Amino acid sequence: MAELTDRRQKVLGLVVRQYIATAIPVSSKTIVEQYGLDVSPATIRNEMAYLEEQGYLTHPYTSSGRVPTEKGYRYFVERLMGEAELPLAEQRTIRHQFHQARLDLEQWMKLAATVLARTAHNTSLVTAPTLPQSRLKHLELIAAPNSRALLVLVLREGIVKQQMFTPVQPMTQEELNQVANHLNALFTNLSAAQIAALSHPLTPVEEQVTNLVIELMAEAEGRFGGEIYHDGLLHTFRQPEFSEIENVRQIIRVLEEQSLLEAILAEVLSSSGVQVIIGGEGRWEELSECSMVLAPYGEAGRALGALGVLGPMRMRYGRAISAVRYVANLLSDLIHDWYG
Amino acid sequence: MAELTDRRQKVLGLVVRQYIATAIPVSSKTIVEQYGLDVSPATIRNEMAYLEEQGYLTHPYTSSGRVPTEKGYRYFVERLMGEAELPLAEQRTIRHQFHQARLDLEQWMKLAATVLARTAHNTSLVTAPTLPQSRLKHLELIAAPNSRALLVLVLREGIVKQQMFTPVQPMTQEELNQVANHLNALFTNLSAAQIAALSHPLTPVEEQVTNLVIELMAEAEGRFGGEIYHDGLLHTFRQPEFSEIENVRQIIRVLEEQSLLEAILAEVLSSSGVQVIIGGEGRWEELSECSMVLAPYGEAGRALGALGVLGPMRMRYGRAISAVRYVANLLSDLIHDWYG
DNA sequence: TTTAGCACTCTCGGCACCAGAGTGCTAATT
DNA sequence: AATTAGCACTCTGGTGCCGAGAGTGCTAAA
Repeated sequence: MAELTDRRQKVLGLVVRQYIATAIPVSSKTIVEQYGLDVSPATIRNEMAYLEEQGYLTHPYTSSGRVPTEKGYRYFVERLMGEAELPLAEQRTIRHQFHQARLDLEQWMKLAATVLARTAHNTSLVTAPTLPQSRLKHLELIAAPNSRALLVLVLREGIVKQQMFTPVQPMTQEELNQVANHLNALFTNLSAAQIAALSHPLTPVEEQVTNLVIELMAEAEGRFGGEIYHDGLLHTFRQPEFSEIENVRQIIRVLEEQSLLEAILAEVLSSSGVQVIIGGEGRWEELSECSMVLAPYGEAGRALGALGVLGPMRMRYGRAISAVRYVANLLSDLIHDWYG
Repeated sequence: MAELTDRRQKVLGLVVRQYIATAIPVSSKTIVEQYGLDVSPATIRNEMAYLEEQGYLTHPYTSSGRVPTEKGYRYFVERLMGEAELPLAEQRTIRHQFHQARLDLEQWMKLAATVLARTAHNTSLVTAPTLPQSRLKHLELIAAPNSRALLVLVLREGIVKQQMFTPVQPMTQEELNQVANHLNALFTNLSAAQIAALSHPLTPVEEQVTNLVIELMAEAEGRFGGEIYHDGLLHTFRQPEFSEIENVRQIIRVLEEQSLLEAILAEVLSSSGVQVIIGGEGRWEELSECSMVLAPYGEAGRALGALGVLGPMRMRYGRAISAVRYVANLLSDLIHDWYG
């Protein structure tokens, strides 16, 4: 990205800000009037023409105001915007909400989605954190009706998993207790891989339970528990770019199919800090009308998730970025504290 | 609803079917041509005029074809449609999917949402079943980092609840075990209300855990666990009535705010069998463009939830009704089996 | 380098026009 | 009494035209 003179930077910044605020292509006249510049519209026109030539702005048609291109937004975000923090009052409100919530990862994620959506006035996305490795703390077997049994798994990370199953042979609660005791003695503090590697003589039922344990632990470790929480679709759809229903369908498709989102969010995990994806970055056709502001949260070696904001390219990046950063940090702190 | 002559019924039925299929107001000519009737368009016009006078049809404007009114759809659903079952092949596929899924209520609900959406080509809604009363089977306390503890609750209904908390005084795992043993001895097989009514001398920590237990059990009993699963928004939004974005926003609002849906679904619980709500029935302004096909599932005394389909009024009611009925019955069977 | 001036372009709302699709009504037919 | 042919009438939707307005690009002057 070549250098721009101070004035060109200023003009670009003003065009972007103005367009983000109004969704109307901005004219040279608006710029000088709104921001009280000491030059004539013609001068601004010349600068705009240059910026257009360099690819920072476009024309919807021969003669209407200018609109930022993806490159224009990018330049704005990286060089002109200036990083601001969320207002302290808002920070306090948010922090308060989290501390009032229960000590429960799922609650936190839902709350994060709500808070992000409301703060950034857009659609929020939150994935569950994934564990690189989990260790079994304790398992329990409980007899259930219809000669079934319930396996409850407590992992060291404070995660509880449950699974109903039908034992290969009917078992009383007494017998189940024996199985549980035996397996606890063998498995406590081991990871799924270690449990799988173990070779001990096991009864058929023990064998069955072991396989279930491995499966459930692998699931906890695997990539996102599947679900991606989101909230605030309504904010986004109120924006004028979504009076074109095709855009609405596009977003809904992305949200319902999940696979694309999973891929994008997985990429975010491998970086650190807030990332801004503008207009699909040319890589994701389906999101060519949208921007995303994303960040990982959690701790690299422990539990790592991603969250962010999805909205039209004409997004208030400053607000979105500070909101995403603040919530990501907050969640990271909570998780850090959680794991002790 | 007054009686209609055979021919008027037939005309009404054909208009509804045709309009549902094409979304185009249907003309007298279309009716005679498409369905090879032995009368002239003028005759049909007379019948249509009568049906309009009685409130079964309308005119978008002076001279376009007819469109069914809510009353028209209602008559169609109740008298003309005829009840069909889901094709056997489809039934088999669905049953197969459920039996292949894991023995897990949450999985079932998500699967029900997916299946319903795909089968009825519309948005599906599924609530978790609520318990009228639950009884504690077993509780467990596990020491966690940062002088926290994890409470795991297993209910007789095979439901597991977990909750991290900070004991009022630091506890070792040994001490936690004692608390757990003590409380298990007191509480096993009791309901939340009974536990609350119990008066035994308890240590402060025991007191704290007891309150948590009551809270968590009350939550399990309460109205829906909050979340309403949905799927297939994309199907619905592909319908031409949703090229008007206001309608899209309407639906998104209803889905994100939940409260309206909760109210409607709660009402469904108190009835039995499939219910059809057309155009909001005049009671729910926000859904005036939509219809819902809903049914309760589960067992009245045990666990009761609701599921259904949401779509435009111009919906294939036959398919929706048979899909909803089939899935509701299937889930009911699974739950019956689950509780033994 | 800036800017005044002006021609040019394109949108947008309004208006008229026309073809087409349907209806409602009347009068004739069965 | 029911049906239907015929016809006038209505309304939509597309097209083309017009004029006002908003902006631009370019040129020439400051």
